[in-house]
Amino acid sequence: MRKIQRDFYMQDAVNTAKNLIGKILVRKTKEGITKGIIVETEGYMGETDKAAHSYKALKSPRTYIQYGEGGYAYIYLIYGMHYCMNIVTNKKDIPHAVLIRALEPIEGIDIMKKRRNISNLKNLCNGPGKLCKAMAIDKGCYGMDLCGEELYLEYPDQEIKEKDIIATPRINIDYAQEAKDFPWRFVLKDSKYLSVK
DNA sequence: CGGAAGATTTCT
DNA sequence: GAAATCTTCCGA
Repeated sequence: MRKIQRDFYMQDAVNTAKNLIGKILVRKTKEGITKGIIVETEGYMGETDKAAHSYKALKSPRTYIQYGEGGYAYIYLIYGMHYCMNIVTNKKDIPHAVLIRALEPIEGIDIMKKRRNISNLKNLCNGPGKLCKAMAIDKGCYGMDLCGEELYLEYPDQEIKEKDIIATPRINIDYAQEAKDFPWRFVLKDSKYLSVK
């Protein structure tokens, strides 16, 4: 299995979001290894995107990592109770990021079920907060190098076909005005593991 | 320094 | 449909 290299992340967030569909997210912890196929992503285009945390070049301790080069993990706490995982993309000083919204679990499923305290496979990773809990991703993973060993992505045995990737408007960003209609969410066609809505 | 809102999940 | 719950941002 081939690990995805740094240059994969060095382009804009929308293209990377599309390319990430069908790739495999790998997370290693003391408890064991967990893997999932990425079936849903959203691209956030930094300074030109009203829905992005980094809109208008807004720098803060939270968004700081987005200003580095691509291939790092951007983790943040939302609504005081859930973590979301993003992958930073593009070159230094361009704060693009891709939100991972849903996974199809393929390895370490017992570990994920235990962490989530449920048994229904479809509900294990079908949402940003859910998949983070299932894969033990929290603020300790903030800024982690995705070319490292604990948290990284790899290519699947079979590449996803272009026609099986669907673009749709993004989710839960009604506050972003005109940006909320941009088709920057990508999903794997007919996947049973998408976040609903 | 205080208030308000959020890239969500879960239960009623 | 609403609560849970806390970090971050913005205005005073």
